[in-house]
Amino acid sequence: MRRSEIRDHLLETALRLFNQHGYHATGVDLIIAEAGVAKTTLYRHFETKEDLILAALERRDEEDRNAMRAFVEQHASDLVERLLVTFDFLETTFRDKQFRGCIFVSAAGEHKDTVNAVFRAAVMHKRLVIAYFEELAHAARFAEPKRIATEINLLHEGAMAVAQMTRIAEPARQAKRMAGQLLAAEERSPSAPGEDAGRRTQAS
Amino acid sequence: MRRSEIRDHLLETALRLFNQHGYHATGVDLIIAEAGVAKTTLYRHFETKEDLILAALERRDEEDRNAMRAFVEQHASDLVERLLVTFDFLETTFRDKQFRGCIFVSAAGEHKDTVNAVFRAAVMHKRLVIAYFEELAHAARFAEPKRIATEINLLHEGAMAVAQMTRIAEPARQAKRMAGQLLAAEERSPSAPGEDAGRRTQAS
DNA sequence: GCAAAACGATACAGATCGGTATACTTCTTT
DNA sequence: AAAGAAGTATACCGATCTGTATCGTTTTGC
Repeated sequence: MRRSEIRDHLLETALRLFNQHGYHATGVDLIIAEAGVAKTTLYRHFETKEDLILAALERRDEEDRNAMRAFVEQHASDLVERLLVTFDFLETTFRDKQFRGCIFVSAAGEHKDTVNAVFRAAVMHKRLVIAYFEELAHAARFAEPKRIATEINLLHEGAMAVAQMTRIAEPARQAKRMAGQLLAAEERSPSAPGEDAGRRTQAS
Repeated sequence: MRRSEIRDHLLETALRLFNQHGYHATGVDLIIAEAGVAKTTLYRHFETKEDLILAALERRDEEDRNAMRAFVEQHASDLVERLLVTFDFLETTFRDKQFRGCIFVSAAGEHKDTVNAVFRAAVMHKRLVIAYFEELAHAARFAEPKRIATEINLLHEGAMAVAQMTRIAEPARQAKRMAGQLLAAEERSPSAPGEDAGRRTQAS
């Protein structure tokens, strides 16, 4: 393994173990054993365990949001559908046998103090996800994209919490149906000519 | 303090600390220090720390569901409103300065294995909450009370997850508005004469 | 090719973990 | 009032925690 790969390998190993057992329950001894590196190596790349957690969350934050963007682009139909397709992405994450709940919610749940760096990193991820939803809602010409974004986010969070307990993918589909029904009643400004060609007719 | 009160006092102290710091981060030494009892006393009442966690969750499960039932009874208007009033109850819990997220979700997040006793206790709580929602949905004569119950629950979970991060009460109101909009579109069987007198007219 | 940096392996420090043992005191019950 | 149960206080157990020190080996960059 090349030197530059070790840091990535450590982050991936740590993320897998944090997801599997949680943050406090995952000791650095287990991480280095699973990663196959010496303890000195870990502490050369990360000052403390908290630094490792923060780096892991940052990495996963980018991965997750990039994956969702890519999924939406690939499955994009009309602009309203894009918001609903995010629930299909959610469903794919639930179908992963390794899914054990949102790692950012778990991170905030194990580091409950609002001034804690891990808690703030989790909050930052959620803010960026909501910003993406707002971007989609704005593109779909909803009258109140900020409100729409937080509603979609609330449904995402609900689906993840339910799926964490039940370990089934159905909550993603249920949340999608609920979102579809709510969005159908929302006001949208008229689309410009040639844009948003395939959108469904809204009862406005 | 009378003998019989010690167990209750221990459970209350443990619940407070679990809510404040999480389960793994709360050691038994801290619990006994805060409760002001000797270690021997704790281990006379509970065989292990896990037993203490399980007893604390059971206690909180009953407390929470009884409190919700009482709140709904007290604020009951018509039968549909009862489902929406559960979100007002949720809002009161969010307004508590000590709110740091649902302790059952946190418990499941720190004990992610589905065969773990703590995980199962958390799941059991959620099942009982959903059963209560179904009871309300059935009384309100919704055509599909089971589906309605899981939808209400998904909105509750979403609101709790968002409130855990933002530490504001608004998600409860937002979830209530979403629930109201969804329920307004649901089919209900006609009410028997004299029953459900104050219900709003539905567009059925 | 050589110096510097990074690596692995191991041992260890100091704190904390859950849980037990012991000895003495206080309460409760009959 | 006596006895047994339950309380306090303290010391301790072995395991595990995060993090550091040491030292010999390998890899990298110039």
